[in-house]
Amino acid sequence: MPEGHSIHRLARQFRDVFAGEPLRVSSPQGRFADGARRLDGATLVDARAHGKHLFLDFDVDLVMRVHLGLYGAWSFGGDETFRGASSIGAPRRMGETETFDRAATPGPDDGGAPAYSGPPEPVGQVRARLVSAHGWADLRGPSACEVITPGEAAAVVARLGPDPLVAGTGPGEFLERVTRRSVALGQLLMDQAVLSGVGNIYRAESLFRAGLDPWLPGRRLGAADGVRLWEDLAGLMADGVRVGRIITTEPEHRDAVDPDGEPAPLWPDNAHYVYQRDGLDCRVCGTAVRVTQMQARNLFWCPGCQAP
DNA sequence: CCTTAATGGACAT
DNA sequence: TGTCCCTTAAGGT
Repeated sequence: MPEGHSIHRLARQFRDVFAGEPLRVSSPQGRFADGARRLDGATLVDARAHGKHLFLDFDVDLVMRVHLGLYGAWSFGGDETFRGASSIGAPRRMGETETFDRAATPGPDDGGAPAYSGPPEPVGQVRARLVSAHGWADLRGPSACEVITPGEAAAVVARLGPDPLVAGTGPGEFLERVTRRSVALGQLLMDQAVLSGVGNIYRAESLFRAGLDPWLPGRRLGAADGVRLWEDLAGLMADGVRVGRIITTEPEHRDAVDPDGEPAPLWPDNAHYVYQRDGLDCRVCGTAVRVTQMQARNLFWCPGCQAP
């Protein structure tokens, strides 16, 4: 699934294109029918993210909570006020992609393209559909999609660890939660009760950039290293929100040319240090990057740069 | 065309 | 540790 940066982009998108308007809410697939009925006709007042959870606040004192899980995705379309609308989420082998639904959004340059006349027939299993006067959003394949009270939403946030993308959040709480555990740092970074929003790519890349051994017990992480790790993650994830992709390499570590001698593009092959680079030479020390399972997920690391 | 793995996580066993 | 969620794209036939 998209990591935390994508969910923050989604929250921004919902604020930009739906907030302040009454929405028709439905569930073409049927599995969100009850929830849709409770929200239908209500006005979206805010959209926010904490880690990988998206919260849509409606003026009827109800909140729609969505977690995309491994392969959930939102797609958008609409009229000219939806310019920049995109599809965010879903598993993408080479990383997150965002595609603009041009067919549904004719612009001034599109000549005779038909004007926006409402959302298309639902394609596939559309769990939830939100429609305003200007556009629509379809949700497919989420692991969670429910209507809850503001109090219940607050309880969800309360049991999550700090999110580096939430303004005003510092490393203190993160350090506290990491250093009282003896399990591996690589496991703790993926634990949403320790830190919110980090997934498998940010885990691997941030540990590499910090030169930290993924098997280091949390309680053995020094305060200075912990603060550096947090600050680096905060920067990487903020970049992710801005760019829409996870890019963690520094320019001096990227390949100038690809195997065919052509100038190598940044995306996708030059974007990461270790993620999905097992068997390739480390960009920094030349040691072969390795992969192993940690908590049923692939963990990529460089034995040279991240030695115990 | 079919198979498989993928940026999660809740829940059952 | 296994199952679901039931999408998507890469990679192999």
